[in-house]
Amino acid sequence: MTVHSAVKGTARDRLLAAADELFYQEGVRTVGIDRVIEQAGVAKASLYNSFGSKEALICAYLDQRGTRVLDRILGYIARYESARERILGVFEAQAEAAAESGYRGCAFVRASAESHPGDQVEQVTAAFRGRIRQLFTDLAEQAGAGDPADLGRKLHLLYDGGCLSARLDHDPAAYTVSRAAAETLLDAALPGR
Amino acid sequence: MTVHSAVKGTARDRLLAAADELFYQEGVRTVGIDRVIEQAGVAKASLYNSFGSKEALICAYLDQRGTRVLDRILGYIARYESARERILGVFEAQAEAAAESGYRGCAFVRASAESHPGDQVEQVTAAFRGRIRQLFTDLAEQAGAGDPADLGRKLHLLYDGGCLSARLDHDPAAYTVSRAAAETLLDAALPGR
DNA sequence: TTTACCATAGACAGATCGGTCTGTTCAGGA
DNA sequence: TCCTGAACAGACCGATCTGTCTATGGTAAA
Repeated sequence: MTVHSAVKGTARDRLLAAADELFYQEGVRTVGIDRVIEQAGVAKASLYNSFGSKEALICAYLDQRGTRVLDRILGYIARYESARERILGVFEAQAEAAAESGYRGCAFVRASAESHPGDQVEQVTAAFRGRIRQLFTDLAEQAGAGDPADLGRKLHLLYDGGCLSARLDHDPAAYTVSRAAAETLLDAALPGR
Repeated sequence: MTVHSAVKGTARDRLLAAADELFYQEGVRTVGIDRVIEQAGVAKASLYNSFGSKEALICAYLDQRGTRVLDRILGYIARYESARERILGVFEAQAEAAAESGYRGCAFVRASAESHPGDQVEQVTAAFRGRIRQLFTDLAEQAGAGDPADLGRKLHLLYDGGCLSARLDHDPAAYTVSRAAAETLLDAALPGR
């Protein structure tokens, strides 16, 4: 064990942490390998021993980020009992995240825009989007929607819209508007309540 | 006048056309100057004489694209009489565009994700978003919405969501879902009808 | 102590980037 | 005919990129 790893974890962990910060803040393409290893306090060879390529590091970064985002959402909506409240809670959780300093929008949207078509990044992005979609669909079903898949898609649209607007308009309140729109959709889609 | 310009227009026009295709298909950062001038059949000096920098060329490309997108939308919705139909028509026009081969999503979203914060690209993007927002707000007002700004924002969210989903999910039907969601919002926001 | 393994620093290769520069060609107006 | 200006081709510059390589140091197990 080196001194570094004793303080901050293995070289792999430090690389992931550095990637998470730099890639998210400035973009996966803008930030070069050298800056990542410098911030991680790690040798270049360690990066290629641990991940094999920059693209693999990017995917690992995205994977980690996706899991964190989803965990955060699940942790937030756990406070609610009803499926309806939980659905709206997703947007509340996002609004909370967007209001934090350093928010730069959805990491997957950005990474996907910076990557070539056919990259592994697109697969990781598709997987994450599938998880979000599934979350909305499941909640829609629990809420008693007549067509959970349809309602799930529409909620996902509002999620995406909030994501884009929050970033491009520099306005965290976008998710609050998404939440309000979601309420209208829920009122229309859920029988009686 | 050279032979080239007689056939395809001035060097500036050919550069813009080449940029429009290459930048949109592969990204403003991925595509280098050399490929643009090669496709345009133009000397490198002509590019710098006409635009001054790559970033200026990117902005010119975005400007042209934004105008085209807006014109297309306005042209499409002109077939409708009522403001409500026109609002829904915006999504129809987008669905039509997304179904075309070579569709790669919103050029501004992609360029913005590829650019550094503070770039001129962000200003051009903000201007375009403002125009879309204004369109929705105006239509919402004409439709008799109680709070046109609020309805306009929500419609813009659905527009953005469709844009993102159409690209990342490779599904042109995203805008059709957006349209359906917009219908629900209109039903809720417009009194009587 | 010896062996094996990580991890380090950093030179290096090969490619590509945006941008500048030199020199040439050629059309149109005076 | 001469001049001007726009466009051409392409060498060149310095910087940066990903990825490979060599050489060295330190630690844990045998």
